[in-house]
Amino acid sequence: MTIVDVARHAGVSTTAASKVLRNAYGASPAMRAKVQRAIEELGYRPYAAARGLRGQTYTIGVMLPDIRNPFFPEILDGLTDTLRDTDYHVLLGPSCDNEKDEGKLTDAMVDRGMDGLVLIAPVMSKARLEHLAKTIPTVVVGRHTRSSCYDTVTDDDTTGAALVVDHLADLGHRHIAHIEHHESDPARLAEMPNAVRADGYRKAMHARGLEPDIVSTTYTQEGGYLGARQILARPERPTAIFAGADIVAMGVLTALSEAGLSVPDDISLAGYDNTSFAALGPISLTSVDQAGHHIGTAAARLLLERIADRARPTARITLSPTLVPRRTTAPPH
Amino acid sequence: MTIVDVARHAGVSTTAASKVLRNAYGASPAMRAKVQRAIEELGYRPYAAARGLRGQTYTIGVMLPDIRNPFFPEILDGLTDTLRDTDYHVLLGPSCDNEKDEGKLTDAMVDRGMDGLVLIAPVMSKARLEHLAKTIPTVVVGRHTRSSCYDTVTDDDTTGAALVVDHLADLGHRHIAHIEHHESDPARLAEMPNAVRADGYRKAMHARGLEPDIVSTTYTQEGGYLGARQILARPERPTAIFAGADIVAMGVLTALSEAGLSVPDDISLAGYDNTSFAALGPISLTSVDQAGHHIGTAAARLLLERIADRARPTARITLSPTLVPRRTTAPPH
DNA sequence: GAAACTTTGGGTAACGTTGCCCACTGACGG
DNA sequence: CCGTCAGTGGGCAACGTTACCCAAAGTTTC
Repeated sequence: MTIVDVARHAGVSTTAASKVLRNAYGASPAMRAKVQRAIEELGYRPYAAARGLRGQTYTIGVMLPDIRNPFFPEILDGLTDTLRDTDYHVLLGPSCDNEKDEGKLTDAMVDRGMDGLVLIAPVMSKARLEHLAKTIPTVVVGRHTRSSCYDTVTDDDTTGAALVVDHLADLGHRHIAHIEHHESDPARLAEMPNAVRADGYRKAMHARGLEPDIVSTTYTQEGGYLGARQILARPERPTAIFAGADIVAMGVLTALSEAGLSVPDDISLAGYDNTSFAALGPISLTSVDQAGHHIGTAAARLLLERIADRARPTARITLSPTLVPRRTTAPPH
Repeated sequence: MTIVDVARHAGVSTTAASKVLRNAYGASPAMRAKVQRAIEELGYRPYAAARGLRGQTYTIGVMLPDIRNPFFPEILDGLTDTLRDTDYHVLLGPSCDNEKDEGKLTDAMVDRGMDGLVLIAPVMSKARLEHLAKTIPTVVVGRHTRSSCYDTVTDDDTTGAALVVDHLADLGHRHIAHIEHHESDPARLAEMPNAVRADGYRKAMHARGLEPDIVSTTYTQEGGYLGARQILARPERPTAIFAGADIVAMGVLTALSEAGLSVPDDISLAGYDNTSFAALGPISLTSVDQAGHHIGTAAARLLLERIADRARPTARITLSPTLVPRRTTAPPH
């Protein structure tokens, strides 16, 4: 079942059938109707691989670091909602939390002729990102960086971290610990959202005259658990913990519960991302909302624009976070 | 950068280069070495779309109903772990929770020449599944059905539901409500995991001489919330709720907490799937473990076998669930 | 020592689609 | 009445890869 069959069935040339398929110039309304009918009668579907060989595949690749982090589906929803009415389809790579996996996945997506990529919080070097973006239209989500090759969508993580610190300090907390996602590469310290969040925390603490106290693990449930254990092993226990992501806060909750500490009576806890789990009744986690859905729609729009015009100057969209206070934060005793 | 460049650089024919690429018969060790070196020196990567035109794309498509449900990443991990050492890449479609979206996504995957599909708890009709499986090697996860066209991997949901009912009944509960994912199509009643789970609940209740009490919503957090509200509005409140999935239990928790009810003092709660959130300290949800990782590895293996031999008789793998009792279930007062 | 195989290499024609070109028609302006 | 032009339709050659074939040389078998 190919375009040739459609053309034959409609009694026109394959070229004409192709024009109709692509809504290209040079087909009369009568011709359009004839071909459309043939397509429907035959149940024809164009073969993306063959299209890819000649140009477009109508496929957008999305890479994200961790499918378990409930924040990312929000972004994804924004993306798919925006792309729903277009001819593009979204395909998602499996989680990749390190540079090697990221390289493999982006390579695989390039090999498959994707028309564009959305990279969510990638860890690869900026040089590699730019190299990639020169090959294929790319939107980078979360990296605080300006590039002439790719568009970016970020949330103001510095402000977000300050929102949390100010909230806790206003409640009366003086010793506020932070669990960050470890960032070793100095080149990326200023770019990665986790690093920026940690830096925002540090600055906000200093602005309040407070001493920062940072534990480095990862933005996972496991990381939160281990981070909290480290914090609890300190000689002096903090009165509040600012977890760099909600998923981290989930792990912290487990560790606190194991240690027989209650939240917020013994210790306050704040997260980041305002995921649906933060709103859960028995958890009711104070968190920072960074409007994942908007991030997704913005990324999709930027990508479509870039696919349409690869020479367009790059854009950088920054969204502002808001604090959502819930029951895990309270004045210290 | 094509295979022609590689061949020229290695001083051999494109056919020879292709043979090396595919590990095909008819290339001497010396030739292999020469071509391999050329590939590395040039940084060549084969273009999947062109390969697709001639046969394989080395891509496996995965469809799942809800990316927010933390059970599915377990299956996905099993899949990707198994496929890591092969030439295949996994691409995931965005969540699709209805027949129309499923159709669109599977069409898109077929259009893109995927070598195989893994469909997790699809809702489409059996006829459509079989039609699809005739076009492309397919493994169906979760559907309790035997087919001559596709392999299946399922968990014994009847037993799983009985585990929960027996556990609660043993604790002394007599009025145990169940929140199910609504299934209207009679043809699928016997196939869908949610329907089988509900049926297992019904049978286990009868076996215990208890009266089933079922509320139909969806397997989402929202569904759990709404289902619990319905249950709480009853004249006589049950002493225990069996949520058909952990994600449903999360929504139930919110509703219970809003109603000022404490778990398990006022009401016991059990989930299904044993997701990482169930283990969370402050939640500590009694749940049923269905070994998602194993499901994923089994599905991957079956798919690889089917790709290798499309005529092989279809297999059906059934795994057994286990109960994981935690703190949300206790004897009624 | 001839016939039959095996090994190694390469030539060629697809796979399904689209971009680029050209040809024809009828209409319009000078 | 001729030149120009928009509108319409189709021919053809790619795109990058591989399956299928054939040829030459070497190896085995009887």
